[in-house]
This record gives sequence, C-alpha cells and structure tokens, in this order.
Amino acid sequence: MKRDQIYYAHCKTVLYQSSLFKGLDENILDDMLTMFRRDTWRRGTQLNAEMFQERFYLLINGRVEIIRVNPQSGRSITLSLLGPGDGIDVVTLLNNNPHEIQPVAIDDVSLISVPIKDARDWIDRHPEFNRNFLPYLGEQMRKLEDLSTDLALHDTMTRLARLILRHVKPHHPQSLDNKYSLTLIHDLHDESLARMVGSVRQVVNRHLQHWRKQGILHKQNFHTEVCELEQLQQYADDSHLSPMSPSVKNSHKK
Amino acid sequence: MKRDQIYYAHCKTVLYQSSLFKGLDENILDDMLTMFRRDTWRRGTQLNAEMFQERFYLLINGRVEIIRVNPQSGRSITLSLLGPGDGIDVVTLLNNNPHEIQPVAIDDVSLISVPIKDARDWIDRHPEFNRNFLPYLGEQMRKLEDLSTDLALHDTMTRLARLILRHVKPHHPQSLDNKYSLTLIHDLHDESLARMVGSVRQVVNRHLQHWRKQGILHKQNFHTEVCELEQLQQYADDSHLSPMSPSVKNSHKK
DNA sequence: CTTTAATTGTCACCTGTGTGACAGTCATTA
DNA sequence: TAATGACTGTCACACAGGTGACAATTAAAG
Repeated sequence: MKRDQIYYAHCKTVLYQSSLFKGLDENILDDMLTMFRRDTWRRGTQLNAEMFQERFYLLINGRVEIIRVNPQSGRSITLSLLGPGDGIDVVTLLNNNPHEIQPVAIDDVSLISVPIKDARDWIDRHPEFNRNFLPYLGEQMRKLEDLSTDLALHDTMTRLARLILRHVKPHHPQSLDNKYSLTLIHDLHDESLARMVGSVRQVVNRHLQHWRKQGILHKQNFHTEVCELEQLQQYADDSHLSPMSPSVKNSHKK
Repeated sequence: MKRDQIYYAHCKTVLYQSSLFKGLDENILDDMLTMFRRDTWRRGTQLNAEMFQERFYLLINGRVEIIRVNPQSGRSITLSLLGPGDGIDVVTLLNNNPHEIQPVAIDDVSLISVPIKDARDWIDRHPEFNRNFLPYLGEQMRKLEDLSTDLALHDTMTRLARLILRHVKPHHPQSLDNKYSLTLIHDLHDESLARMVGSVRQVVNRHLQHWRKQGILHKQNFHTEVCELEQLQQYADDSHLSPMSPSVKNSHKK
C-alpha cells in the first residue's frame, strides 16, 4: 500500500484508535502498512475459511461476524463480532491448526491484508508489539469465556439483556433525551441478534417486543435504543426468576 | 527454586513435554525456573480469583478445573480443564482486567508459581517464547470456541459424546482389548462431566447409562473406557436426530 | 405505483432437559 | 463392622424455548 493514498491515512487513523495498535511507534506502523494491500467485501458476503490460512486481514470499516453452523439443524452461532481495528481470525494467525469458521460481512466492509507468513514474521521482528497483542488476545479470550458462560448458565432473556448491556455506548451528557444507543450491535436484525445469544429469531423477537412494551427499549426504523438501563439490568441479573415469591408456588410442600 | 532438588528435575521433565515449553532452550528454562517457588493444593481446594492477580501458577501434577458459577441458580460451568504444563489463568497474565473465575483442584495438585509481574517481565525479555506462547494461546481460544459452539448448537447427548471423543487416548496397538481410555477427563464424577458440558448430573448420568447399556462405554470402579468409537461418533454428529425416518412422524403433513 | 423480497410480529404445539426426591451402591473413618 | 458420607441410578413432573406456519409490515426493485 502506497503512503500517499487517502486510504492509507484513513487506515492509520483507524488503527491508532484500535487496541491492537494504539500507542505503537509510528515508524513501526508505517513499516507494517506498506506490506498490506487493500480489500473490500460487499455486505452479506460469506467468506470461506481457507482464505484465512493464506492471508491475515485487518478490518478498517464495517463489521464482520464470525459464525459457526450446524449443518444438521441449520442453526448457527456467532463466535465474535468484529469491528474496525480488529484482526479477522487471529486464531489462525497464532497457529495453523484447522479452524472451522465462516466470516460474514455485516456491512460493506473495507480491510487490509498481508500474506499470513509476512504477518507472523513481522510479529517476530517486533517484540514490542506484544505490549498490545497479548492484552488484545486476553480480551478475546474473555469474550469467548463470557459467551460460554452465558450459554450455559442463563436463559435466553437474560442472555439478550446482557448482550445489549455489554454494548451500550457511554452516555453523552449533552444529549438531553436519556436514551442510550449501542455500539457494534446497532441495527442488527433479529436473526443476527439471535445468533449472538445462541437462540432463534422468534424467541429474540418475543423478548425485544416485551421490553418495548415496557418502554425499556425504543425502536424507530431499525435503530434501537435503550431507555431504561436499570430495568434492563434487572433482567440481565436474571432477577426476573425467583421474583421475591417462590414461596407462593410451593408454600406447603412439607 | 533450587536446581538441586528432585522436584526441580521433575518440573523440567514435565515442562519439556508441555506445549508451552517444549523445544525451549534449556538455559532459558533454567533461568525461568529459579524464579519460581513450589506450591501444592489439596484435592477439592477452591481457590479465589484474587490470588491470580498476584502470582502466575504453572501446573506440574494433577488437574485443575476453571469454573464459573451462577449464584442465583447455583449451577456452574467449566471453562477449561487444565493439566500438567498448563498455565492457570493465562488470561490474567495477558492483561489485568477483572476476571471472574474459580479454580478448583480436581486431584491433589502440585504447581510452581512466580509473582505475576516477574512472569510478564520474563516474557518481555524472551521474545523467543512467543514461538510457543502464541500457538498455545491459539489452542486455548479454539477450545473456548468449541465450548461455545457445542453449547449453542448441540443437545446434551451430543455434547457429552463430543467431550468424550475429544479426550480418547490414541490407541496402543499392543493392548489387545479394543478399548480406548481417556486423557484428562478420566475418572471424573458425573457432576464434573456435567459442568464440562453445561448440563446437570442427572442428565449426564442418564446418557452415560444409555451408552453403557448399548456396550458403547464400559465402566469398572470409577474408570470409564470407550468400547465402540464409531457408534459414539454417530452420537457426536447428532445423527441420532433425524434418524433416517422423520417421514414417519409427519408423513402426510400436506 | 406495483411487485418482489426481506424482515418483523404472533401463535399453538411439542420436546429436551432441568428439578426435586429418594433409594441403592461404594468407600472411608471410627 | 458399623456408620457416615459421597457418589450413582432412576423417575415423575414442569416449563423454557425451539419449530413451523402465516399474516403484517417495510424496503428495494421494476
């Protein structure tokens, strides 16, 4: 990639804000960027896993969800939802073992890529990158742990509430309406949300509907906002189960 | 840790076989080991998460399961099951963000540990460790991805079959009985197995029982072996669903 | 403006599996 | 050798949530 392109500057801006590259020496970043080439994928594109054995991609604009499918049932789960500054399939970057994933572009997406071998060499040559890389990997692992935990220990409604709460944008004090908008998961359709919480469209819709009726969520043409943070938090703690009176249900059970 | 102890030599043997340290320069390993001290935990010990902000532990003997608990329901899930050569809580090693976990010693366990800061410094000073470390982290991530996938896309029976199959020990040709024994999950009680597949004791038992009756598994005083790999594999593919004749069920559905 | 496609909103039905309960077995300690 | 405790084996019951189906809405295309 040539250093005089407008896109080149754009990449630098994006990467400097990302947790993988923030605070990195400018020369090192330049050194790196020249190795990359530009790519773009159309919204809805499904990529096949083999690509990621060949090249390593860095997401610059738009979102990509990494999903896995059960061919028997047709159901699928989103392992991670990636945004600008994220590496696509770091797992394969770390080692070459088989990795069954299926990335899907959620928006029109622009990225940059290098041959994966070059990426690995670059990492070898720049041990100071560890400063960013290792904590980044730690975050990815935490997110996967959270996903597993949610799936195993909470019902769908709770999982959905938690998903939303993990993505509320810190409130701008100047915006007067006390609505909270979302990062990364904004404007996803029910199907995608369902994939993220390991459920199905109908169930997710049912719960969203429930919250809208309670005034907890608000939605106007595809854009959802959170109105009542605290109430949603209640659901996220699954305090809607055992709501203060399990005694009624089987009080004289002896 | 002193270099002349018997235990010191033992540690070296264990670590040399582990994926984190195999092939590492002996001097580097020695340099590292002198920083560590010895620890032991009794079977059943529950460790609290704060310990792992202070020190980094390497498992030498025995197994430790990393679990997370839902206080509301009392149910829990095993995020990972660690064996000799594994680091306990690498996630916290990678970065300091809060990490809610609860390690439990499954066996009597012996470990070595250093102040976590020293571990981080050591990693900084030894970029060649990346050669082992990064692939190791990749493996951990794969396992977490697999856990999530299983929880979201498969029923309990399938999950349990897959768990077992992931842990069958490669068959010794000289052992004449065609039974396959298990690594790492050997001799776990039903409760622990249940935690690993995100279910409960009773359900796991139900399925194990089912397989024993079919002669797929065999169990003699706590030690389980697999007799019929292929049949178990069937269950792991959830081909027990839609078993060739969903046509019977709703054949004249219009 | 139609027409087509995509997404949302709902609902009745069925099933996997979690729950609580209790008896049976095995092992370890007194 | 009795006894305490820790697992295992089972079962009836209830319900969360997945399934398929269809109408209603909204967006995109023609």
